Amino acid sequence: MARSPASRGARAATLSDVARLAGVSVATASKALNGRNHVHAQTRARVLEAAQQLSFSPNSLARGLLAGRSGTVGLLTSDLVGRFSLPILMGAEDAFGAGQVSVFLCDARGDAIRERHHVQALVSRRVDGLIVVGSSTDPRPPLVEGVDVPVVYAYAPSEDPADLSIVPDNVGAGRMAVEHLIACGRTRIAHISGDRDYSAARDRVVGAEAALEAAGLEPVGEVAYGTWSEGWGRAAAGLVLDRHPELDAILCGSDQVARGVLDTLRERGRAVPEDVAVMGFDNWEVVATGSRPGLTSVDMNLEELGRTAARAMFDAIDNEHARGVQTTQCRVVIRGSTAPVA
Amino acid sequence: MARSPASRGARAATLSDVARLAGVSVATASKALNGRNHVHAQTRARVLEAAQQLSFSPNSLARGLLAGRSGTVGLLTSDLVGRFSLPILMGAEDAFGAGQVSVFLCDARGDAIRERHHVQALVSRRVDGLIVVGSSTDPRPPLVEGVDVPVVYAYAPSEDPADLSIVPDNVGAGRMAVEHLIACGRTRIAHISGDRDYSAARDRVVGAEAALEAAGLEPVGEVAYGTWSEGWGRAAAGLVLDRHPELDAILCGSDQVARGVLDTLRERGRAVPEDVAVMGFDNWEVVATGSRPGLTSVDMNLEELGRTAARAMFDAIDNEHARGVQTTQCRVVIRGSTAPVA
DNA sequence: AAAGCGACCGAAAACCTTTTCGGAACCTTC
DNA sequence: GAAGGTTCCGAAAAGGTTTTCGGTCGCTTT
Repeated sequence: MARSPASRGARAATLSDVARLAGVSVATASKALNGRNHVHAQTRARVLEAAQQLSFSPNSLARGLLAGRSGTVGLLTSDLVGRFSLPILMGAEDAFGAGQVSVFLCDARGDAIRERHHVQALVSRRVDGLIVVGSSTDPRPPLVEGVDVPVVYAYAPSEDPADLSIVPDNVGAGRMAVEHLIACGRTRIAHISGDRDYSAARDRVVGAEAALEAAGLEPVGEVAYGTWSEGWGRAAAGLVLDRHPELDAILCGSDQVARGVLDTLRERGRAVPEDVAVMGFDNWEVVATGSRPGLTSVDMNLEELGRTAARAMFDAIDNEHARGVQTTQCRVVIRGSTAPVA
Repeated sequence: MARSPASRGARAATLSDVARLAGVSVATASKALNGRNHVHAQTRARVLEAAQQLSFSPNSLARGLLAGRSGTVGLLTSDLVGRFSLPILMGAEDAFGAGQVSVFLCDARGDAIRERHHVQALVSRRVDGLIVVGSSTDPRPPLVEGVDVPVVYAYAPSEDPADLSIVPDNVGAGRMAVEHLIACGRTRIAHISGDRDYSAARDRVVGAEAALEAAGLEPVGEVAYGTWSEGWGRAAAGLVLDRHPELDAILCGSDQVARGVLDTLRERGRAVPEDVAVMGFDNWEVVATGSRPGLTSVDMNLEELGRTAARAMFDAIDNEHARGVQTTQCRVVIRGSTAPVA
């Protein structure tokens, strides 16, 4: 590591050092550096020069101690490895990082003990707020400890309706998907979903069925619940095609399921999108673009969700804050697997 | 948000509050809470009771100010969205989180300006160390600013050999892959790599060719460089099969490329693994397990890399620290796409 | 020339914890 | 009863910054 030439090993330059070098008091140095008035222009220049020379960097710990706020927030995920946390985290980091706020990242690994430990550490560090990111959209118990800072729950809502939670609009996503298929002229739409235990799967089904009903259409067969895997998509597509060969679209619970469905369709010689249109959810870039044809998918806008959570956090820090569950919009990303009927 | 019942709105309990409630001085309260001796057992109990009652949480800012170290480290990624940063970050967070260290996460989005800004902020927060995570294994310029804390570069090494860098052993990975194929009895091994501009691709090729030579085997055709995509895998597999129909194994530059190769092999009626064995790199779980058959792959052990970087950071914080580029081991994960010849 | 006023600067307190060192209280022993 | 030792507790300083308030200096006005 390269040590800065200015600092001779031991400790970083302090405001006193700057003041001494500039020949003023610490008070004046502070005012000069922070752009407060009542400082002569020439004096200010001397201070800035001295600070530059010592590569002075104000100690945020001392500043935070005095101000009573640290300028930091905690981001507590329960499952970082899952791919849903990451974009949320990016959005939040984006919104905070643009300001003066730094982000503590903690991953609880789905362990409640670990979570408590992390919360305790964050409280001790006097974070100004806390964003709790869940690993699925199913509700989770609120943080129990005496947390004295604003908390925003993202992705997974808190079970306590008095808390503020930001979640993706899965019902709306299901609706948008079906509306897109209908707009493509499809009328015989089957639905191969994911794991029934996930509210995300059920909510998307609710939205899809509502859109079908609104259009006066009947679903083709029952919704097939299974797992979130490609294997399930392959197997389920076989079953559905056997029973309902007349279908002209398959809505899939996730992009992975859709990949499996595409596999089976190709094996059976059903052309996509001419014969059958296919859609997925999540818009998982690498999965959706790697398939043949590219997969139309509903993007859950998770990065926007993260930004929204961060903004809600800002609001909660100074003003009094909102409560309840808020949803964020999704959007359809059209690729080759859906197209208007000829 | 639920406010703790103990804190009546305004500010968190301080050590003075605890001391007052326990009827002792702050000095004694501090000693009691930190388990120092020279405190009567009964007095200690009174203090602990008081702290509990006020849900006291020591102010890490004040503690850090006094101790001269904050107990935090910065994790600076250049591309969080890429899937390589995440496991490294998890490993590091794991290693740090187990101790008393909290982690600041910053994403520079590949922007040098943004990176400087984040470094400045981290220095101001008096982090005890810094891990810089790159987005590819190609060397990157070192942090220029007068950073007065230990820096460890992970994944992407620093261009300055005086810095400490931890990178995955791509050469070893290539070697291990070919050794596995040879152990399966394959002798006519083709190599479809990824983007030639990435040192990861070139290093893997180096290792693979070394292993072939060590076994007295000739490569089948030239190494095919292209992109890291499924599409490239599909196309390249077609070309290679046309020219070298005798091959009995294809080593692929990444799991995504391997997925494409598998596609083409199936279309051409070549059985995997009986006829042709296929391997990838990265062991990207969802890609490698979703394919038919499951994809044998070389895991780069990125989480371990993150942990190693964190440990190196610890060493650098107290002792004087190491320099140069260190590599971490990879490992072969065997699935259905490779098997001994019958 | 005295008074008044504005512009600029500095001393000191505050934030909260840890550590050092001196002092008080109590007990033992001669 | 005094000397000495042990055990426990408290005063105070340190760490770096910001803010408040009082003070100094020079200039203007009458």
